[in-house]
Amino acid sequence: MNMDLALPALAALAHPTRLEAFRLLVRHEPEGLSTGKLVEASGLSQSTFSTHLAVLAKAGLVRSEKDGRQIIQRAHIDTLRDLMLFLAKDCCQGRAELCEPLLAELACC
Amino acid sequence: MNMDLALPALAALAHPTRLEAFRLLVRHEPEGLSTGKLVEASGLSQSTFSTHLAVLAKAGLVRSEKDGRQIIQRAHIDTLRDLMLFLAKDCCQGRAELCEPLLAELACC
DNA sequence: CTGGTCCATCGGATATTCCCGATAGAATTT
DNA sequence: AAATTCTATCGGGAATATCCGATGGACCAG
Repeated sequence: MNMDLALPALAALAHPTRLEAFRLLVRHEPEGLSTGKLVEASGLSQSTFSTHLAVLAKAGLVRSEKDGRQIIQRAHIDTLRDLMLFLAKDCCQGRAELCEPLLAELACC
Repeated sequence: MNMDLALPALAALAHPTRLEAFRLLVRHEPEGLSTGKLVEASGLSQSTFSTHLAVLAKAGLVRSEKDGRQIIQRAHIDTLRDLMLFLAKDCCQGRAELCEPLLAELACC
């Protein structure tokens, strides 16, 4: 992960519709959800949501897979993990104490 | 952290100038950097960068403190940590196995 | 108090994002 | 083959973001 990958990922998540959709997909791992279900959940028009989905896909946050007539969307957790590591790495670099609280709270897993 | 706090933080970081500035400030914790030094590093005009800095501040990612004629900017790591926890929480919720790789790599701290 | 430095904000031009309806392609159903 | 379902893309209008120079307030030095 570097700036060129992190920026599209951040921009993709920096929109209420896309952030909500991505979180919904994360919660539906690993089965995923069809595009239609996502459109329905968004409350937006089909075309508008399709554009949002393309932004998430281009950022590597969502992967799609054909299933007959539908397309199943799935969150690509690796990209999220890489993004978080990218953001956290600056802290760790010189000053581990900055990341300790983060690590402690993530211990919920 | 919730959507209303996460969205401005994500949007603030989703710009090359702001992301670079924030990362620079993180690396300069806990002393911080003056606004002037940040402007210089950005290569943009003073007014333009000032606007970017205001976006970071409004998102809670940067705190400022007067020091004579200058203003010292500092990264507010708590907000970054909360943002990352907000994004990670969805994974942890039902499926801890999704977060394990993230936790493992963060063990660098 | 005068001049200089540091920074935020305003005004305005350009570029980008966001939304929708309409259209079109791909796949199943009848 | 025809009709239906599912999704991506196009065209265009409205809103927002981004950039800069200019202006002004706060602060310090002389």
